[in-house]
This record gives sequence, structure tokens and C-alpha cells, in this order.
Amino acid sequence: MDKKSIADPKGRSRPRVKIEDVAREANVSPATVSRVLNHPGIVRPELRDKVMRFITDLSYTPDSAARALKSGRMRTIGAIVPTLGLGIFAESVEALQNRLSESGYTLFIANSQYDQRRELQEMQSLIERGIDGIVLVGGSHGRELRTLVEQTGVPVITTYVSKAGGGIPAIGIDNERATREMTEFLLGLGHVRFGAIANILPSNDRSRARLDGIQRALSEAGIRLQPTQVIRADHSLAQGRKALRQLLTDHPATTAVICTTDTLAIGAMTEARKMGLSVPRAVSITGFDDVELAAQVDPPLTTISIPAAEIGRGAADYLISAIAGRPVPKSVLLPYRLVVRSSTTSPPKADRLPKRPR
Amino acid sequence: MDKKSIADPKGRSRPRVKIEDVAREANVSPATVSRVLNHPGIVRPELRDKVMRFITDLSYTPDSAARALKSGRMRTIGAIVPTLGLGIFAESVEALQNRLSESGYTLFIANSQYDQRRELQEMQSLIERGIDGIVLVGGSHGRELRTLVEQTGVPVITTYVSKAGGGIPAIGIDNERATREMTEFLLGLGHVRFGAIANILPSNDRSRARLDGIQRALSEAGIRLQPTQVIRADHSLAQGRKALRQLLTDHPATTAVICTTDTLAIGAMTEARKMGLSVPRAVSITGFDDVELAAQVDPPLTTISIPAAEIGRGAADYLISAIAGRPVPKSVLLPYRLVVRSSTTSPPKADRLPKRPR
DNA sequence: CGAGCCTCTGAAATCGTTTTCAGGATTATC
DNA sequence: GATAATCCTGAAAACGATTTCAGAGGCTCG
Repeated sequence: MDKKSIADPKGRSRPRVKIEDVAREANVSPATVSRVLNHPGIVRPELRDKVMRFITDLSYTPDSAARALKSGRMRTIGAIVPTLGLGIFAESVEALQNRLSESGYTLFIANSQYDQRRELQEMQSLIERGIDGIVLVGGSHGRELRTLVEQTGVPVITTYVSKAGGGIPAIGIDNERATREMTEFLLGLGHVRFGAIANILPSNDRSRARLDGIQRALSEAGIRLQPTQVIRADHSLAQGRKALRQLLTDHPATTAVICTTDTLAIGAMTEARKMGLSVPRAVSITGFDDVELAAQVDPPLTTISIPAAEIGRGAADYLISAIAGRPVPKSVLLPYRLVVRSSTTSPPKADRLPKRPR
Repeated sequence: MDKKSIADPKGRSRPRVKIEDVAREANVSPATVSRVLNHPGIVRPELRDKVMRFITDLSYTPDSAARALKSGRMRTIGAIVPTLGLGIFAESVEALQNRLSESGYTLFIANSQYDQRRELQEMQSLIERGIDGIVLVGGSHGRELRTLVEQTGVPVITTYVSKAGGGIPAIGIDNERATREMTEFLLGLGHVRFGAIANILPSNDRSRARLDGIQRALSEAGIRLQPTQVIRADHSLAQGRKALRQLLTDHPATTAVICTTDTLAIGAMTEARKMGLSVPRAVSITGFDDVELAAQVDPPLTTISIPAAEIGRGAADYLISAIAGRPVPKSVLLPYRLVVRSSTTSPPKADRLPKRPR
């Protein structure tokens, strides 16, 4: 049981250097070495330098397990994202990481694969490892997770949404209002025959809210979406294609398709072209997220731009304050932006009806 | 000093539940509770169940710091990836995570943003926190990182490449051979005027190897690429577009463009179309990675498919074995696959109108 | 029916730090 | 020159789990 020893290339093993070793060499007590490391101010400069020399000479690094055990702080934040494959999350995470490392924290990332069970599991893992704060995505989380949060008291913030259940604070945008605005924009262009493609999953309240926004705006305009005009899909290009095909098969007269995600929208555009329909002349298609690809695709996609980096930074600031015991806001609402590009235009004349009052 | 206590919303604070609390409630000793958790086999089933009930009732979770301190094992693996925004890494990471959690390990992910300094920093963070093993991407890492690995003796494996410097074991594909094969494929179609778009960064030896493969194959065919026929770009769609425009401005006669990445290739295709050039009739374009988008784009992209999931699983298996002290291979070479889709075809006959495909 | 064996449980030592507490040395004050 | 005040430093007690070492029962077997 040479636990903390290190097998070197030659097979021998050399024990980890401890604070006590440094103390012995420097002819001081372990307490002093610890003080040099943690409160350099209170130790006589001359002695401090001497100890420092021995620390570097022996290349001593404190055992973080022991340190965490005693001090109760891990200086680590965890983030649980639904998937790593989406550029949109990546941007937030990078901003989060940058801001955290400025404050001496390290970020650990886990992914839940859009699975609440998995999310809970990762959360437990993180908490067990003594994480100081946690960043989540979206507002719908299992009851168990919420009670876990309450019981342990770990600071948690959820992102990309404007409010979350269970009293968890949130930083993000108003998804519903965003799609409502998008829908109103399309109504303003004169569209009346709509379709929607949404990636509905129990754990994805963002898409849920986005879909609600669409339906709300339409019903205010006196339009009701039939069940077959709302296609549920997984979050992938292929599903976007399939969804569009089905939608246009059932409702060939559709002139505007609102997707809850750029990925779905881009898939839909590809399929529309394959079906011989020009975008936007025959169908207008919109997305949500404004991923890099959205501007590069042909035609460039009309979509909603999310302040991903700000969300990440904001989450970092929130957690740092919360950990330090400073007062924190209940939630932060950030602005989104409707980005009009070329995937949308007025409906073909034949289909155009007298404009309705908004 | 209420370190391990938790301030609840009302301001009171309640201490963390410890193994001793469980023991008291269940009327057994802490030792027994520990055994129930770590070696369930050696405790009488009846008693074990009883203790288990109290554990869940009190929702006790062992303090990992204390556990790690005593046992010297953290049961945690770290992965440092260059960026989270790429689907291709995400796939490996997910496979890695799945395989690890089967064995009771948790995966922490850090990202280096293609920056060696950052990578080293994250590595130190991970090691200080007592990580049991580390997964890297690519074979080029700073000297400091390599000595850190040697000194600490943490098991490390690098991925996506067939061999790495500094004696670090690797699991991945032969990048050079893959692009060589791709180039030979294009030569076989009759192309002679080539261009290459590569995302060259000091820390990215994969692209380096891929570019080498292209040049090797061409020079074997007696073709030499001029410096202006090799465009260096960052890894983004926009850069792919810019690169293609520049390439075709300098060398309008180019009939085949080999990109070291699907993202670049897709950007290039978009730009080609914008320039009024049909792909593949006027120019053939190829990518590398076979991301989801590659098959969905129009025309579908000819590219190299990488066994991303297998790489992840393999890395997990390697580390688990290495940690357990079992013998491990020096490196693992996995097969890639040349996927021919519709973005490539024979070059247009020199002075004739291009024949119509399909 | 008693000795011996096996199985299971508990007491206590231990992991490497941090931090409180108290005391020794040094300086300031009268 | 003695006493008080001020610094620093060291000894020792945690922190929360794991694990060794023994010992208490319950069985089997002679």
C-alpha cells in the first residue's frame, strides 16, 4: 500500500513530499510552512524566503485532498451542460471558464446528454467531490436534483432561461418573448400559413418556451396551429430535414416555418431545397441561437441571437459572489436580438392575404 | 468556523451529515457504514440493507476529500480538449464518459482553447486535485507538460493521433496516411491542379500531419504545391470561405481543394457556390472528420471518417488498466474510412464546356 | 457437550493539512 | 531596570473517511 507514492520509470517508487519534509529540511514547524503558503503576511520575511526556497527546491505541492478536507473549500466550479456538440454552449462555457480563472477558480465540465437522470448523477458526483458552485442549463430539472441543491446548499445557477423552477436563480433570455417577436415579424411580412419544428424533450424547457411563444403570437393574431403543424424532432440536422418533409407533405401551402433551433432550421432549409422549394421565395425559415453556421449557410438564416458569452460571464460572477457570501440577484434577464437575414421574406403573392392588424 | 455547514435560506445552518451520524442512527460503528459503501460483500446482507436505508434516508454522501486523503484515489479522470465547439470531440468525450462511468469513474472536462499555456494550467489544476488519469488531444504538447507528466507519474493518453512525442501513449488514426489516401483518390480521378486549406497552429499536429500527407502524395505523383497553393486558416467556416476565395484568385485553374477539416471544407463549398463555381463540376472539395453536417450539406461532402467513439472508449480502457497497474499497449492505431460522397468528381475537360453530371 | 473455526463487527490509528492556543523572545513604556 | 505589549513560532487538535487488528458470537465437528 504505497498509496501516495509515485512509480518512476525505473520501477522504484518515491514517496510524495509532504509539508513535514519541508519543515524538517527548513528547520521549522509544519505550521510555519503552512503559514508561508496561506498567509505569507504573518511570517517574518527572512524566514519566509528561506522556507520558500525549500518549498521550491523539494518541489512541494500541497495535497489538495487534505487541504480541502481541512478548509472546506475546493476552489472549483462545475458546469453541467446537455451536450458538448453545440457551439452555442461552448461559447458560454469558454466565457465562464475565463472569468472563473481570473478569480482563481477552476471549471469542471460534465455533460448530461439531455438526460435528467444523468444530470442528477453528475450533480452528485460534483457535490461529492466538494465543488463550490454549479452551473446548469435550462430551468427544468428533476425534483431530486432540486432537493439535493436545497439540502447541500451548494450555490447553483441555471442559464439560458429567464426563470427556473424550484427557486433556482437564473441568467438568460426570455425565450418565449423571443419567438413571439420572431413570429410577429413573420406575421408582419404577411405570412398566414405557419409550421413549427421544435425539439421537444421533457428536460428541455427552452424549446418548450419557444414553442409557447410561437403559439401565443399566432393565437393573438387569430391563427391556430393544428397538431400536425407542429413537428417534434430531436436536435439534429437530419431530424430537421425529416420534420420539414413531413410538415410540407401534410401542409403543402405552408409559407413560414419557425424552428426552435438553428440546427433544425438549417436541416429544414437543406430539405426544402432538395424538394425543389426556394428559400425564402417559396418558404421562409427561421432558427434560434445564431450559431456560427447560421450566417454562413445559403441563404443566411434569420434567427435570434443569444448573448452566450455574457451568460457565461454572468454565471461566473454570480457564483463567485454567492460563494463569498455576498448578496446576489434572484435572476438576470439579458437581451436577445432578432437577426434578420435572407431566409425570410414576404410570402408568394398567390398566398398573400390582406394584412391583419397586429 | 462553520466550514462544512450549510446556510439555508432562512439563515440557519445545519452541519453536513457524516458517516458517524449514519452509524449512530443505524446503531452500528462508522467502520461498518464504510464497509457497506466500499465492500458491500463482506457485510451481512440484512445489516447491509438496514445501513443502506439510513444512508439514503439521511441522504449521506461521503466527503470525497476525506476519502481521497485516506485512500489516495479520487476515482476521477480528466480530459483536456482544445475546444468544445467541435462535434467531433464531443462524440469521443461522450463515449469516454460512458465507458468510465461503467467503471465507477467520473469524467471532468477542461478546455485549452488550442493554447498550450492554457493546457498546462488545466493539467496542473487537474493533478493538484488528485485526478487519477488524463486524456489529451493531439501529440504536440509543451515540454513543461511532458516533464509534469513524468514527475507526477499520472497515467496520460493522447487521442486522435497515432503517435505522440515525449513517450506519451496515443490512440487514434494515422492522419498523414489518411490524407495521402484522399489525395491519391483525387489523383485517380484525374486531378492535377490542387489546392490545400489547412488550419495550422503550433499546437495542432493533426493538421500538420494531414498537410504532410497531401504534400507527400502529390510529390510522389510529381506534383509540387507552391506556397500560395497552401492556405493557412483558423478553424472556422468563415476562414474556410476566405481561404477558398484567396486560393482561387491566385490559382483560378484549380480543380481540387483538399481541406484538413470538414468545417473548412464546408466554408469553402459555400464560397465556391457564391463565386458561381459548381461543386463538384468545377471544383472538387474534400474535408476531414466526417461531422454530422458533412453528410447533410449540399452536395454531401467527401471526407475521412474518424472512429471518434472508439477513440473515446479506447482511451477509457487504457486509463482504467493503467491505473489498476495492468499492462497497457504503447499506442493503438485505429482505422479511418474514406467516405466518398458527391463533392468530388473528375476534373472538367480542359477547354470544353463541363459535361453535366447526373 | 466442549473446542475450534469462521464470520462479522467495533475500536482506534492514520492520511496531510490548517488553525487555535499558548508561550518565548523582542521591543516599547514608565 | 522591570513590566507590559507585541510579534512570531511551535505543539497539538481537528477535518471525515478507511482499514488493520482483535474480539464476540454462531457453527461445525469430534
